[in-house]
Amino acid sequence: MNNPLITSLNSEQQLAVETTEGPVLVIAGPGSGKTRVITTRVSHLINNGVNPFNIGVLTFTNKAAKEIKERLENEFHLDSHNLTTGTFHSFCSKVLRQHGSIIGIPNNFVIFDDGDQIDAIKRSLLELELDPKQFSPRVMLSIISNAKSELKNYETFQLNKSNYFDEKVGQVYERYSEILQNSSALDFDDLLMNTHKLFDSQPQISEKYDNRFDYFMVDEFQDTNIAQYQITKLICNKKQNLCVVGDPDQSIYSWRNADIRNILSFQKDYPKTKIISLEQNYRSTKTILNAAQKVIEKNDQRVDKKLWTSNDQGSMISVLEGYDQDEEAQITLSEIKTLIQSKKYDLSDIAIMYRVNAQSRALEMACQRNSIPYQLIGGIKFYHRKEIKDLIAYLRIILNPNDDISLARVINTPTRGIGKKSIDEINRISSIHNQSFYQTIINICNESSSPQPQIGTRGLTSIKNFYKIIDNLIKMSQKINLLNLIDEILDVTGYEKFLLNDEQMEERFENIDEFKTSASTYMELSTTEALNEFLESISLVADIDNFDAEEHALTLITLHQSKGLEFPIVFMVGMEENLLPHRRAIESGEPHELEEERRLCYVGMTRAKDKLFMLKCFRRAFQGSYEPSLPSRFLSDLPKENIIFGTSSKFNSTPEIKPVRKRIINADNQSIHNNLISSNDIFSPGDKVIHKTFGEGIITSSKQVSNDYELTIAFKNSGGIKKLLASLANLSKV
DNA sequence: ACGATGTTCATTTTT
DNA sequence: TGAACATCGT
Repeated sequence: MNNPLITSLNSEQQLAVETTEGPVLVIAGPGSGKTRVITTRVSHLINNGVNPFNIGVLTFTNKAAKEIKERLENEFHLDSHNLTTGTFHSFCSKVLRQHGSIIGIPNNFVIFDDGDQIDAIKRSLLELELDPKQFSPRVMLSIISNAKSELKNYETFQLNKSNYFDEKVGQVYERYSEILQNSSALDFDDLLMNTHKLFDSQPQISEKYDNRFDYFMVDEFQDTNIAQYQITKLICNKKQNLCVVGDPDQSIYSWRNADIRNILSFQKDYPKTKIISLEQNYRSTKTILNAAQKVIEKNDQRVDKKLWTSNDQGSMISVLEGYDQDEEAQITLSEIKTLIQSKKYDLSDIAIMYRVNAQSRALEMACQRNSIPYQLIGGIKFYHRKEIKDLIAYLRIILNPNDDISLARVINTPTRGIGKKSIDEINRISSIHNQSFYQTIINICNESSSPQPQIGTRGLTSIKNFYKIIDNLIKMSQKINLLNLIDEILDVTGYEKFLLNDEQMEERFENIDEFKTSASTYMELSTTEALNEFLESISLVADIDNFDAEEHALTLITLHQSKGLEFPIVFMVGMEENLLPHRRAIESGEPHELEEERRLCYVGMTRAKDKLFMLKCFRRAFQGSYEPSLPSRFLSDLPKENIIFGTSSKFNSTPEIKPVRKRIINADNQSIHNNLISSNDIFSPGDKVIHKTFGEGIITSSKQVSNDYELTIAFKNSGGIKKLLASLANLSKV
């Protein structure tokens, strides 16, 4: 067949497209045209007579799924309507809504997000009388989540209670599961675990899917967890036309229990697996690719692959330093302004990437100062804002009044006289009968509650009023549409009035308007249906799904979320020890955690097409106070011939003509140089020293001044940053 | 019951 | 630094 869309691919890509039968593992380096291969592969199948209905493609984000569908429509002019695409979570959610009732899951379950999960954990702790300081809800949740993604339910988990702590966690896990079950709620991990349970225990269901999917693909396979892999195996059992695509070097979600061993298991489980490696990079310049390669090569636990590109050498990687995070941001913005003024680039071509969301603050402020429009990906998520979460809680209660977590959230928001005492009492009575809060409230209002609630008349009246409000809303939801229902909630619960007194009321009302806009998408459905669909869509959207590559704005994004994207210009800020690599990874002492940080750095670097900037600062605000920063170890792994300290004045300068050394010497105000180029002085940057009056500090730079050295030292406590002459300072190393 | 005011404490990454 | 919790006066 002479399909031009296939013949324009390189030979490995063609192989990946045309090897449709049997298990295939595609190792796809960054920028190797992975999405193109996947879409071409699907189109190839369809053109050969496969019904799109019989093809499944699971991706890491909804955005990637959407992109595949769009490309199929626009480039290949195929009808992708019947094609199954989406994330594992959205796929599983659909499966469970359809067949979950067989294993006792109501088809109108709600999906609990992170905040709801923490609330449920806290409640479990409270009921089990465990101290949240000793049993941090965060830690509890992460242990439970871990267990679930390895398909261990609380019963299995409780089997190996090797110590007191595990025993308690087991109890929390059990109670947590009950709370979710009573609320008809599933968390993210439940979507996977229960789908697996369904497929595993009900062969007639899994066979249905197994028969349906003649061809199945899984993207970002390096970031799948055990549950996801096991689900895949159950529905790709008969034909085994399973193609997984991934890159071990871009595995950055092990903390979310992604298990790189899946790649090894795959080859073991499917011994006939054909392995195809895509090593030609179409994205980056030689400079960027080489530098990234040098960084990733330092990992021990990896299979070497040789990426190459026929792209230009390109310009050097600029390494810059600011005094603190504000100057770092300002330097970044200044560079961006220069790029924009050159007319070669638009704001949409540029992204600033960072390790932790907290870093975005300084950058946002700089954008505002410089009047640069930006789109921030992630951060405080839209659906996690208080006013939105409250509104969602009301909607959830209307759909399912037994959702205790949502009910507890808004029972006194806005305040309506139901205080802690009353809530504790409702909680107590509910536990006695193992019934929902709402049921208890109904009983109290009918005066049929046993035992009698120990609540004063004022409290009782408030509870009755609340019951009336909710009951009324539930009845009304049968008659009015979704948008009117939202307005009604805002009105009768007093929420709208409540917001009028809020400091940030303008912003909050704007958010509510935006919320209503997205709700309006579901208007043609019945209100209950609309509610169901709307709430589900809210739970499963990722921040990145709303990213708009076309928008005329600068992109601020975490390194994690940048996976799969590309930009002509990339700035990586915060290239410092304790940030990238992150403190937690360093302090864990686990080599594999540091290797993951290195992969994260690699992912960031390989997002860049033309030009990469890497920035650090000299000191950084941390927990309110400033701490000195040392350059990231990854900076010193960059090949000298690919980097330049400071900005290259000639944007397209090539490394051959511009010896790096000269540039280093010429630039004079940047302590970073000294940090990177080891000086053999007695005191070198990074050394910890003690000073008689200033106490403990870290040398951040040293500069020769005639035959003495001027040391810049950042002192830990009150001292701050000082410049001292080595001969006079009387320092001793620690 | 509630809001104001003080205090402590923890900060990775997210479907 | 600022969110989350604790205490206190009304």
